[in-house]
Amino acid sequence: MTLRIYNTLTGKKEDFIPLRENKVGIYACGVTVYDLCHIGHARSSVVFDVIYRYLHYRGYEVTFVRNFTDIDDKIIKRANEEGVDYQVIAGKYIEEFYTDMGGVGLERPTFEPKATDHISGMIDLISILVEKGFAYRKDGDVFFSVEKFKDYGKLSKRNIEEMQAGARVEIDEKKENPLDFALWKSSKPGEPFWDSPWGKGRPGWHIECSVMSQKYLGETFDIHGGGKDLIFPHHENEIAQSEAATGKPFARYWIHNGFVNINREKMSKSLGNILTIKDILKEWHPEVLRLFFLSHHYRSPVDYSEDSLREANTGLDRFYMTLHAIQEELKKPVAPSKKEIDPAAIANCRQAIDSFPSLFEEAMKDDFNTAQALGYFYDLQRNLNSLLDISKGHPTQEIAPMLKQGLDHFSKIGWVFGLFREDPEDYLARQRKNGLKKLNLTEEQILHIIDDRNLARKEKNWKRADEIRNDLLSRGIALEDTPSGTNWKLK
RNA sequence: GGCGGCAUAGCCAAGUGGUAAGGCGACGGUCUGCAAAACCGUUAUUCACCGGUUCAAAUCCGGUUGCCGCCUCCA
Repeated sequence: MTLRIYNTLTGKKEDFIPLRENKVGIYACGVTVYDLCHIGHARSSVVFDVIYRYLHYRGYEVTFVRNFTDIDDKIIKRANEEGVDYQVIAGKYIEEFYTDMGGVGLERPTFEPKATDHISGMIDLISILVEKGFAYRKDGDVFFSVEKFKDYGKLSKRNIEEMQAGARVEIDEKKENPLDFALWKSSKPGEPFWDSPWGKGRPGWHIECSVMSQKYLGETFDIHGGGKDLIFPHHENEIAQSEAATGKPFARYWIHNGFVNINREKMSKSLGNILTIKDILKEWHPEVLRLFFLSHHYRSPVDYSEDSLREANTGLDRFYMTLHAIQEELKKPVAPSKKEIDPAAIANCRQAIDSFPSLFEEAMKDDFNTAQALGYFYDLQRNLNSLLDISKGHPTQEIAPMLKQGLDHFSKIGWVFGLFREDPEDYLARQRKNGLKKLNLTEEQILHIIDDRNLARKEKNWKRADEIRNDLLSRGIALEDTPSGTNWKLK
């Protein structure tokens, strides 16, 4: 029953015991809004979205915080390039974030604070650090002194000496130690600024997360997460600032998701292989992307390729086809029962359907093993298809409720993954419509061709019928002859 | 240079001490006029390599090789 989580801080899977019974506070580092979100942001967001949903599904009262970094060097740079105020850039990309992440089907967090709304909180926290001697002023800047915080390096498992030895960091003359980091930066002319006890300036990057997480979740809270790259220095610095200021433990469980590579290469601006969420959503259904992510463990790197998304697409289509077939079957009149049905086959299916929720739970409670859980969805699907084969258009009073139960599992438990949210009928119809647009064919044309073929079939002119079918196939349309008529779909 | 991670079938991918989930693909079967879909079956005596611990190892330990990440903004 206990949820186990791999904690970056200890390097082990641990039992998850929330601070307050039945309540969970979780903070996920969001994005810096200076550009469009890419597939890496999508993965991180989906990972924490699913963690949030799962905790909710387990019955916890979850407070989920995801921030926006809306003031930072890159935003200022972008604003200067475009000759607009930094707020214009931040505002624009926050809007894009909502468009894209809405497209991916993310649940809205409980709070979505922006850094610039918490400047005074940051000034307060920095003041405490200065007073307690953890931070020092240098001209208009304030730096955190890593040597003063004895636990510095505990998250990223490094120590100050080692880091200095292999340092590639440019030495900033103002810093007492090259690893010290800015809490407050004095503003250069023309840059946005806020008044502070140290003069006009703006916050350093890390301080915002310390302030916002503590404001919404308390000085000590349950889960803090983000991409693996944030472990150092961002999260290390958050710990230093927060624990130095409060004298209390900061986040208790640290969760970090792995990266997305593109065709086995790291995604980077210099390689020019940044894949935005918009790019992907142009080609693929959002649930294809989610299915792709969730079939890998969240801590492992994933390799994006056209093929891998195509495979996820195939899987999603099949799920929806099964779901649709069940819906159709349930529309048919229910018969008392059939003697020719093998009771053992029914019993097998029933067992599979009944045990699905606990198998799902078993997988997810082990450090959110979504890949394993997805495996159980495939098993469930196979059993439901078996049941449909047995039912053959004549659902009995024992089969129908089982099909219904399967459908409920997909709906209720699928929610945790943000999958199977669409009506299967709509999903399939839209897939067809999109495909037709590409093939430059209309549904009427296809139906007309099918009529012609069925005429030929009636006359047992198999040669003609096969010609027509092959012709359509070569144009990307596959036909399926069923007892209730001929269906078509995209290859 | 320092720190960390990974290596499982043709491909993708779970599995951290008890004898290899699942998906894609391929092949055989049922069904079908033939197909397709669906279902059933087959597809890793074996988990990069070499040693060691153990009754028992893909899983733990040591070494080797290869790949990757972080140490600078980064999800």
